[in-house]
Amino acid sequence: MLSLDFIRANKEKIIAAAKNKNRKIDIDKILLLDDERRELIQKIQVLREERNKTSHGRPDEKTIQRGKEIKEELKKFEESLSSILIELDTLVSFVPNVPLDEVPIGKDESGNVEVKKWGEPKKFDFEVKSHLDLGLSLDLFDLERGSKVSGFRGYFLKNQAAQLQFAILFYVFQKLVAKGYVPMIAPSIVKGFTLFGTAQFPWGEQEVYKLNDEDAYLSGTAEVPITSYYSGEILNEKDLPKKFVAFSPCFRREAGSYGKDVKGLYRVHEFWKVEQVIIAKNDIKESKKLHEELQRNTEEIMEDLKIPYRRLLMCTGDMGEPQVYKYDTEIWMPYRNGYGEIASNSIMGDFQTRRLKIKYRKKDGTTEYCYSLNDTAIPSPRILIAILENYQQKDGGIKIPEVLKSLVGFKEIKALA
RNA sequence: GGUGGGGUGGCAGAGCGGUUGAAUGCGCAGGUUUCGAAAACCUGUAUGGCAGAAAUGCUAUCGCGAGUUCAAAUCUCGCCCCCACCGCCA
Repeated sequence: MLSLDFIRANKEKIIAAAKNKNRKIDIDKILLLDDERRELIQKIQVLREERNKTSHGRPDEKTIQRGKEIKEELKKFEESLSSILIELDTLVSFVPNVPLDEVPIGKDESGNVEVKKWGEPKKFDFEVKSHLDLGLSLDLFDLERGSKVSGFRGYFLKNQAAQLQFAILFYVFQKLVAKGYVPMIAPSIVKGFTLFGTAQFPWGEQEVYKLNDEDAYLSGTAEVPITSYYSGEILNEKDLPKKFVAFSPCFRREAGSYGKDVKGLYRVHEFWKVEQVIIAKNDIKESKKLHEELQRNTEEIMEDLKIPYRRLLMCTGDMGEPQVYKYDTEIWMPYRNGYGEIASNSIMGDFQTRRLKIKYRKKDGTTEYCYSLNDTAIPSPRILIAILENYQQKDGGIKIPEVLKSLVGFKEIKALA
């Protein structure tokens, strides 16, 4: 959410940002409603002032009569104001955040810029199998019964894959805790305000599972509950930045992607994820540093696993509404002979914190909206695709990455006879 | 799910229709005092909005929403949350 002050002062910038993010907004309508809003507020204040002045003692007949008139007038103005506010809030809630100047302008993913590449894809002296083939032949997951029991994109992880998922998540969790991140296990059932607050809504409403008629939704990421953790609070500057590493199950409807990635575990309705979230000061320089730190954390994990990855700087058209700056991390997936998205690292500025009302008190006593950032640490089962495919052996077995061996308690998944 | 109690500022805790944005205490910040500190004393100490260059003024907010009234923290209704006990339960 951008402030009306900011919108008034930066009309052209916002128009350009929305265009570059492929979003339609009606700034003129917003400014018009804002004018009406301010005019009405002033009228209302004058009336309230008059009313309040007479409310301190026993009034005479005349004052009571005037009070009744004021009441009528106020009612009229207050009703128009509240309908204007509803309309205005709706329009403003759709205005996307303004990307930083250094973000490349582009229409879609083709405009993203590769800014880093790590590791050499391994040369296999045999025909590589897909994670799907590997998993099925090693009895690591069961998609047919997943589909039978859970529905489209349903899956069971079995045997060593089930162990591997716990292991990789725990490995990453512990790694970040050791770096000083506060460990959290977050709720996946969240109220609507958290989804609006983190700016999943209003854009992504068809992407989220809603539970019955309650104000209850299944969150697609721990970013939602963790960023909302301090909603409505004023933090102390000296306590910032707050860094969290959070685990949660994640649920996504994947509406509109019916034909996409239907095979295997790449795109599923529910998965587990360890997420990094930072609540920081209102300082873009500091946020850029923290953003690099988050990125390094993600990349170190890939390096620990010894799997090649690359870093993309996302262009305006592929970065999403609340972000001002965003990297995606993609990991090498041998079967597709290319990289697949594994993590997404964003600076949100004060876009989320304004919606969630998260501020901090500065040394001079004034308050300011925090900045928020988040980055995937590890998602599973998606990471299993990369592990299985990169660590596959000629005989159809899988070696276990060094750092995970002690956690799973075995060194390889042997090919079945 | 049932019964009872309760939600007021950073915390504790008054107020229960009319200068109450809110007593008092604690905490916190600044000052006086001191060689320094403690203590004591003094001053200040919520958030949003509108106007204003600013000083400042006005306005809203006592869990949330609606209502009664000239006037609501105070009365009425609905909702949410918290606490205690009972039941059920991974």
